Amino acid sequence: MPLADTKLHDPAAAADPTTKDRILLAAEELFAAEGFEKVSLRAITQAADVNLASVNYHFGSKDALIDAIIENIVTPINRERIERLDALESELDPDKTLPTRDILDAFLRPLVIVIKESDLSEQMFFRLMGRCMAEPDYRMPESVVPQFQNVVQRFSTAAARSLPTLPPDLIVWRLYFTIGTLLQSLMHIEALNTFSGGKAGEPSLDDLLTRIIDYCIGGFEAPVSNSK
Amino acid sequence: MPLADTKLHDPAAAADPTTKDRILLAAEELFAAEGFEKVSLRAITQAADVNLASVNYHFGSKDALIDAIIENIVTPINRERIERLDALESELDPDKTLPTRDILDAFLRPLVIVIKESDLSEQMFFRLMGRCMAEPDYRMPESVVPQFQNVVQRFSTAAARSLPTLPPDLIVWRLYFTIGTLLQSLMHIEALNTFSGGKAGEPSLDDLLTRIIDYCIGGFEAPVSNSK
DNA sequence: TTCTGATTCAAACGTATGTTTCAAACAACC
DNA sequence: GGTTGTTTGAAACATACGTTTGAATCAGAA
Repeated sequence: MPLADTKLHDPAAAADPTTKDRILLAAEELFAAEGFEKVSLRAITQAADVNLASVNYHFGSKDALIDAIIENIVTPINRERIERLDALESELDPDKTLPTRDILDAFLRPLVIVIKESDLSEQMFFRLMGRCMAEPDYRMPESVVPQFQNVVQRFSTAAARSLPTLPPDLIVWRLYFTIGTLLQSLMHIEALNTFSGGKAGEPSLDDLLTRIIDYCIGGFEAPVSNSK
Repeated sequence: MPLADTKLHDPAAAADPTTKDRILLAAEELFAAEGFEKVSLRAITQAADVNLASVNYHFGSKDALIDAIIENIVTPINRERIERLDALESELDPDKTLPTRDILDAFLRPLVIVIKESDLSEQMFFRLMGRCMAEPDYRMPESVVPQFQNVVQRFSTAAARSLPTLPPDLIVWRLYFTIGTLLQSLMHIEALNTFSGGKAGEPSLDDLLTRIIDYCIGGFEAPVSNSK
């Protein structure tokens, strides 16, 4: 039994990585750079310096490899989200509610933490995350669906308690808008500078997260339009 | 010379569509449903009931077909955005500024209008739009880059005038967050109901746009965190 | 050492893709 | 009506893919 991991996610942790880990690492980088569909097993195994057949031997198929990678990334993020929300709620005065900022921070920051601990560049990492949501034929691995259901349930009830004037279904939508803001924004940083002519500058990842949280707090707490 | 189009975007407008239009229509639907990479020219030409070679004859290559489709969708949206902003600014009292809601409405609503006029289902359409931003190997066609630059420039200056307390680069970022909120949200409506256990309901497209605009107004006008 | 199960390896298989070819069909003009 | 340029058609081309195969190699227990 190995020592407890201090990192949330790191397939290259071992000093002498196994074939399986070499595949995972190389595949993460390539998938992030070019997408699940476009990267061939030959490209992966060549980058990992392993035999072509080893992917099918260790994972069964390319699809199963993709599932394993998604699971490896998403699971620690969701675990960290729940832990942070647990911590916030356990320290909370029972007759008070959590500030929106704390809820959103607990929701968004684990993503940034995993990036910093990963061996992927920021851009690569977010592209990979974004693909988990946007890939053409994407179906989420069964194993992570209950995770996400739990996360959505916990955070939306926490937000509903803090923002009792908002209808519950709107809470879910706004949580969803928040995910979109984070993922889409971070996926296309370079595109933004293309369109803005460099006006957007290049804020650090922490500055960017602050800007995103500010924006999402405003969106979350926004008054409900009286239309409809 | 044909009559002026009343629709912003409609490749199937002709009563007896040409081979080129048949290809465009079928390709739009298939790309939206399954992604640029996954849809083969054989699938497209079969759906369009044209010969396989006609894609390369009329468009030159599959990539050129993709570019043409993106251009067909994006151009009328950006034109409508600029026209709406022009109208708002021409009616504006010179010593007043535009409400954030009006700016965001002019920015976001053209997307929804194009959906309604398109022959694609809402979901299909947004998937196609989302792919324009998220596809693995995606490179924007050169022809639409200046369009987007113009849109970003116009809308960010309008927003900067209305929100003079915000630093200009933050304006650009918040405009970008807004795009992300719209695209990502509308791309994954069904995923949301998977995770929320149906709590999100199924609002109409107009209700959804209202919710998005509410959220984005809040985000746009949110106070700037004093961190950093 | 010898045997056994797990892993690696080079090669091949079957299939699907984008593209090209070139003859046939068509349309428009003198 | 015949000619010319454009468009369609069926077939083939070259390539790339995920997967499978079966022998070779390795590691560890008997």
